[in-house]
Amino acid sequence: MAHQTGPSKFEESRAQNLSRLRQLGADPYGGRFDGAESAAGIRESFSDSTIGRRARCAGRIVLLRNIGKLIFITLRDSSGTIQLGLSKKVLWSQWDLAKLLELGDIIGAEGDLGKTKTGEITIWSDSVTMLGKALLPPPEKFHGLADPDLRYRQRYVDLWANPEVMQRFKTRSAIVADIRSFLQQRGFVEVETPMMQTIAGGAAAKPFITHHNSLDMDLYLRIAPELFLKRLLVGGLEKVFEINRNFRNEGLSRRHNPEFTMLELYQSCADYNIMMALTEELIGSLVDEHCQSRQVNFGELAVDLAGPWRRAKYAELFKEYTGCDIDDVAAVRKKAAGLGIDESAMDDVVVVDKVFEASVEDRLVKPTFVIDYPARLCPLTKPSSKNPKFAERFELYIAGMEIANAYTELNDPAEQEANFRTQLRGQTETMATMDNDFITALKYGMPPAGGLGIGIDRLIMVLTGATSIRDVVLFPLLKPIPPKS
RNA sequence: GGGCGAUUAGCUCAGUUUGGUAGAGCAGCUGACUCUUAAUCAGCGGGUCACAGGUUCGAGCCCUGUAUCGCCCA
Repeated sequence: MAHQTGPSKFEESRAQNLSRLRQLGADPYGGRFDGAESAAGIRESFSDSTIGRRARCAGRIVLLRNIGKLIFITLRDSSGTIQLGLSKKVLWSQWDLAKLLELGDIIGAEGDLGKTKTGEITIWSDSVTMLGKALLPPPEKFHGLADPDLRYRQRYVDLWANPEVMQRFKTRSAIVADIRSFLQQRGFVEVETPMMQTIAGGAAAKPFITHHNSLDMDLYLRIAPELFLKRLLVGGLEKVFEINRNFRNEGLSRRHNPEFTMLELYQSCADYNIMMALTEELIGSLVDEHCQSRQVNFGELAVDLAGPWRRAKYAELFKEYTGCDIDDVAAVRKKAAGLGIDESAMDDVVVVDKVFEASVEDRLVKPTFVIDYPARLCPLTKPSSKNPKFAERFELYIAGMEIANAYTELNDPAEQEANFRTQLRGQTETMATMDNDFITALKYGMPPAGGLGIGIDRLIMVLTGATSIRDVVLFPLLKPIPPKS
């Protein structure tokens, strides 16, 4: 692992070229450069009839071949690459500058569009503009930047050194835009609720604590926006959503980044069945738009996203994968012990959930709606009217990962208050913290509603085939490099 | 938090088995070249082998610890 910003020997040579550029009267750091077309656009629009037209583009030099009095440059912008041909004969007035161009430099160029003898679409440049001098050498041109540590720490290099990285983040942006559009078309209103909260509620997770100086008060970074979005249902917003960051003070893993992006939406007078249909329609439309087919690859897994997706009861899946009946306490506890779970200090239902996590979740590769959770695990969910032991909740699993979580929202303030007071033994995090103002809100009357949360990062993982969350988060949290003594 | 693995030139990697003067490609420097496309050809330079200790006549290699990253588990 090299964590230097660059050895001086490379910088010396490039710094000399920088001052040579200035001696030639060129500004190494350029300025406004209007009218650039995208590299991909130039290539796509190319035809025999456009040969000879003017073309103008800007980007980074990623390959450079100096043949003597002819220089070929492969220029990369966010869309792709285009070749520049710099001929001494054509570019005679800027030839001294052309010879100073180096890998990594950002330049603009303009010239006649054409083809080389070997058929490569090329801008035969008669004008070159320095836009951003590179003082550090780029990574190896064939292998790119491969060290995962360096790729995450220096994403600004990764993005142009590894084009598939650029593509993945552009896809992420397009997917999030499509989600917004999908919801807005259905009448959902986008809102933003507090990231800093005095009570970290709405989920079972450990929060980050921060401090407000002038109020001399600790605040929590939110673990979920849920309780605020439901206040908005009380306020009369009937369809509401938020796409924003949540923060959970937990370990890091392939599937966990301490800050992650969550979609939460709430729809008045709906229930979890409506949320299930909405989820399948939304994700299905995203798959159709952004994946080659409904069959996607996820690491070693081939995942079939074709609908309709399986819907299976929690208790049935539990039986299917553990062989135990969910109500057979002795058998479940034995199973837990066999899995290395220290179940002695846990409530029965917590043991069940631990065993479920350990035995079932990984196995749910094809999209599966796990429905009807034990009610005691779901303090914010309305119990089933048919059997109050179960809550009207589902989680959607794809590729062994929890992608979505939804329920019919509990809107009975007395029941909600009682749930806040019930703390289960053996749960590492508080499942629900008492929030008196939220109870007050419910007492004013909240319509029944369906609520849905989708983990955007994990969804992007599935849709782009990234097996690590760090490949879909631009700047994942990394430990700082200790200073060298 | 635990286990395993990785860390060698700016980048990508050999070298570790069996301890004996630090290697290649790309990048860089010098030169040649007007149709290359990982350009090619000739020559040259480039290292605190992650860090700190230990064993040894001698350590990139063996041992211990630390750091960061990766994979698996919790």
